[in-house]
Amino acid sequence: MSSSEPVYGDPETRSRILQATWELIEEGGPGVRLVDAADRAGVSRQAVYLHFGDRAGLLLALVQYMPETLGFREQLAYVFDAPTGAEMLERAVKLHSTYTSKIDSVAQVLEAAQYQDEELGAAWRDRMDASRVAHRAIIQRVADEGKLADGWTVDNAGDLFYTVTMNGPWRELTRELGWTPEQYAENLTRMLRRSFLTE
Amino acid sequence: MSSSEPVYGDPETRSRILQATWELIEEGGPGVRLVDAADRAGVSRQAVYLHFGDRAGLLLALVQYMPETLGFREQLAYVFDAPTGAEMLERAVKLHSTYTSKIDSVAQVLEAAQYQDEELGAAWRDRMDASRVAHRAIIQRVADEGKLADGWTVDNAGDLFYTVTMNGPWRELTRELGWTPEQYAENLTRMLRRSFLTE
DNA sequence: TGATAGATTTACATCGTGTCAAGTAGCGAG
DNA sequence: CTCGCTACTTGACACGATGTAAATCTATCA
Repeated sequence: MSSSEPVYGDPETRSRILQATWELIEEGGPGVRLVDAADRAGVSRQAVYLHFGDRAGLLLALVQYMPETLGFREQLAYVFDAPTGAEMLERAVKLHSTYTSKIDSVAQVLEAAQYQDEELGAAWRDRMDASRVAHRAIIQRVADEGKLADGWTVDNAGDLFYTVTMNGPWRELTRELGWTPEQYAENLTRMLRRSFLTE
Repeated sequence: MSSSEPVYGDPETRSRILQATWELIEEGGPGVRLVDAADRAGVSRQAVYLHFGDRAGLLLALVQYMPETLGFREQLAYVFDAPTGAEMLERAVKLHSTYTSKIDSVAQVLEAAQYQDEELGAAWRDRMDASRVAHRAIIQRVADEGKLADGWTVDNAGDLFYTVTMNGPWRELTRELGWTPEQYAENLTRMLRRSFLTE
C-alpha cells in the first residue's frame, strides 16, 4: 500500500524537501510554491518533480512522513493500552490534541487539496477511516464494559466521537478562541464522558 | 458594514452570476473557473469582474447572498423564540443541520479561500463570530434557568457548543458516513443535552 | 576510462486570473 | 432624433504557478 512509488533519488534529499515543505506550510499557510520548498531544501525545483512527480505527490508523501517522524504509532499504542474504556477515551482526546497541534497546518492544506487530486484524496480518506475505526473501537470497549450510556449504539456514538474530535473544531478552539491544547483536552473529555458514559 | 461596495450593474445580472456560481460549486466542487460561472449566467467573463472585482469579491458576495435567499434570519428568530433553553438548543441543532445541507458546498470553498484574501477572510470570520455569539446566548439561557450542568462555565460550554456544531463534523457524518440531516440533529442534540444540561 | 545515478540549468507549453482598451446595444432626456 | 449614459461584449495581453523536456554537470564505482 505504501511503496507503490518507485522512490527516486537520495532519501536524504527527499527528507529535506519534505521537511522544508512542512516548515513552509506551518510558517506561511497553504500557498506554498514548489520553488520555495525547493529553495529551502537547497535543491532545484526540478528535483522536487523528480522525487515526487507533482505537487499532489509531494503532499501525498507528507501524509506518510509526518506520523512517521512524530512516532504516532507508538503514541496510539499507549492509548489502546489503557485499562478501562473511560481511560482510553481520555488518552485518545489528549493524543488528538497534542498531535493535532503539530500537524494541523499541513492537515488543513491536505483537506483542501484532497478534492483536486484523486490519489491524494484516497490517501486522506484512508487516514480518516483509520481514525474512525480507532474511535469506534474505544466506544466498543466502553460498551463491552457496560458503560455506554442509554440511547447510543456503538455505531452512533463511535461516529460522533470520531467526527467531534476532528480538526475543524480543534482548530477553531485553539487558533481562534485561544484555548490551549490542555484546555481542549480537558473540556472535550468532560463533554464526551458525560455524553457517552454511564454514572 | 454591508454596502461598502459600489454595486455596479444590473442587480438581476448580479443575481444570475451569484446563482450560477452557487450551482457550479454544488455540482462541480471547489474548482469553479470564472469563465464557467459567466457562461452559465449567460454573460462574459469580464462582466464578472465588473460586478465583483475579482474572484474573492464574487465569493464575498456569495457569503451575503446565500443566507438572504434562504431566509436565514427568520429561521434564526424561531430558534430564539423557544420557551426554554433546552428547546432552543434543539431548534438550533435542527436549523444548523438543514441550513448546512443547503450551503455546505459553498461554505467549504469559502473556508479554503479565506486565507487567500484578507477581506474575504474577515467576512467569513464575522459570520463565524456571529454564530459563536448565538451559540453562547443559548447556553447563557440554559444557565439562567439553572440547568447548566456542573463543571461548565457559560464560556466553555458555549464555545464547545459552537465548535462542535461546525461544518466539518456535519460534512463528515452526512457526506461520508451516510447520516441523514435528521439523524445528525437527533444524535447531536442527544449528545449536547447530556453534556450540558442537568437531569 | 567510462558508465551510471542524482541533480542542475534552461527553455517552453499550459492554464487560470486579472487588466486594458475599444466597441456596441438599449434607453431615457433634451 | 441624437446625445449621452449605463451595462455589457470582444479581443488582446501580462503574469504567475504548474508541469514537461532536453542537454549538461558531477560525483562514484567498476
